[in-house]
Amino acid sequence: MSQNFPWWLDVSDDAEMVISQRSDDEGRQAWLRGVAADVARQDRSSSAERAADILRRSITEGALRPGAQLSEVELTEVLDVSRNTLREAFRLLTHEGLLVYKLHRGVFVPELDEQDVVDLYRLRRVLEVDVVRELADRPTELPEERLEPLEADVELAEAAALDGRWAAVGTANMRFHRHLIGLADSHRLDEITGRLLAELRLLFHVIATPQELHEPYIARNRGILELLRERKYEQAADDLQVYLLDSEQGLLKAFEAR
Amino acid sequence: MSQNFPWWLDVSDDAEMVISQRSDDEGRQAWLRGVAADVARQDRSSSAERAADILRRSITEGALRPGAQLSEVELTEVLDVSRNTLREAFRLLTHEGLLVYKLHRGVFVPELDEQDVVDLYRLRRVLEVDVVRELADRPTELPEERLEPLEADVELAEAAALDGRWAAVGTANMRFHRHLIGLADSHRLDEITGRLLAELRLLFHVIATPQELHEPYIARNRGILELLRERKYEQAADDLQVYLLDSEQGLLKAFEAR
DNA sequence: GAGTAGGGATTGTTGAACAATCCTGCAAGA
DNA sequence: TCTTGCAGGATTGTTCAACAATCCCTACTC
Repeated sequence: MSQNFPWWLDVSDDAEMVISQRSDDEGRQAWLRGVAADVARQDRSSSAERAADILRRSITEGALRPGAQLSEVELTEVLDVSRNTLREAFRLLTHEGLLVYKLHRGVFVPELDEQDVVDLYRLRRVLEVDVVRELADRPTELPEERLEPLEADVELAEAAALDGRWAAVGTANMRFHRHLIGLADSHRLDEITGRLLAELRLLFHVIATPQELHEPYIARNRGILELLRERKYEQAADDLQVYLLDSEQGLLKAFEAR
Repeated sequence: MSQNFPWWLDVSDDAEMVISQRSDDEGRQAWLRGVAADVARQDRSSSAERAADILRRSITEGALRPGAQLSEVELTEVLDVSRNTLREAFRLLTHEGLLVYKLHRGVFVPELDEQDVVDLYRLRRVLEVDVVRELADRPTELPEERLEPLEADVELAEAAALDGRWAAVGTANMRFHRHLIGLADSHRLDEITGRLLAELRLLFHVIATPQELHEPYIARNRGILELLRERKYEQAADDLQVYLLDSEQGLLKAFEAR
């Protein structure tokens, strides 16, 4: 394996850190199972998927800027895979909206504009608000522990905000919304949301001031979480609707000021 | 090019037939432009995409049944492309939900079940109903001609019903919903819908009686179209909501009786 | 300065080769 | 009879090298 990674591939994985902190007996069992599943998934994933993982992180963490072209030969050497495998990885990321193909020209990190903001937020509003609203109609009441991932995300965002790590705040906020959608137990909804949020993340990279973009929503996320705890789903849905409209306006304003 | 196509690749294209029936002067102009665009698009698409087109039709028209495995060597000969290109076509269709990969086992036409019906219809309801409801809030009123494709779809379904061509009725109904979503002018919404309807089509193939599955909705499609014409968007949205719930129930019942 | 012809770089596609994995059938043992 | 283990044959996963097609840039012509 090639060792001279370019600077933008040198990314650290924070997700596993969180898991490994659990150390009680029952926790260790769960942790071992998790690792086993992780390793199994690693083994069961193809080279293309592993390459895609690396590229995905490089893009979502902002190392590869919108508009940048990804050269096949260069990445072939860096990632140590063949061109065919690399192109399969490209296809995977294309499907997620993180890359775009231009025939005979290559793959590029897409450059999104105001219209994309409007488009993305329209979908977010419809889907997320509906998920929350539907929680009231569940045949069985939502178990308390289903909200734990949301709690963890909010806490992570709060902690990151104290240290001024605004990119991490943005990540945690994203994860909050992903977990929120997850409450619907819809495989397709999860997939669609994953793509929407990935594209949204591309938009964040054109913004100069991540603090004012992310900070206000930490408290609002907690507010929605509390409403969910109290099973006030209608109010949570209404709040979320306004929340997302505000967030859209904030992004659009940042675009204008750019 | 190999000439001994297996039976299931021998599919006719009904879409172009319909277009070519137009023969008035203005129509011919439009038709020529359409063909030119088609050819240009054809030339601008890669071999993988062309191969994917053929496979997509074979699947959506039911020639390739759910559960069927697609052999690489066989399709390599039939489609006259290399294995690498074919695999790229597989990836494309996998992303549309029309194929599933099983590592080291190959690609298969997915077999959907009742849970998928519920999942798909949940998304359809949220998205379609919202599109209709939003039409009331458009800054500029929806131009009359935007409804023409919907009118054409309904007429096509009515004509096909008279001849008892229920598969064609199903196709026309599908296209109606796709055009309905198209009124939102959202690129992402179009894409998501395209995938949802393709998967839905997969489900239709396990149904024994297509008539009672499609026939009731011809009139209801026309009903919704008329409401859109009269700009009664709220009522259209409400009707559509009930419509989709009924449709879901019909599919679930057909599943049970299978 | 505008248009155009080349040439170098990049992508699109192919075919062959080998490795890894899965499936099938058979035989040995309980 | 049923299970277990083991070939080996078939299929998929991955790589490589080569060539074709296309694009982009530059230099040239007028």
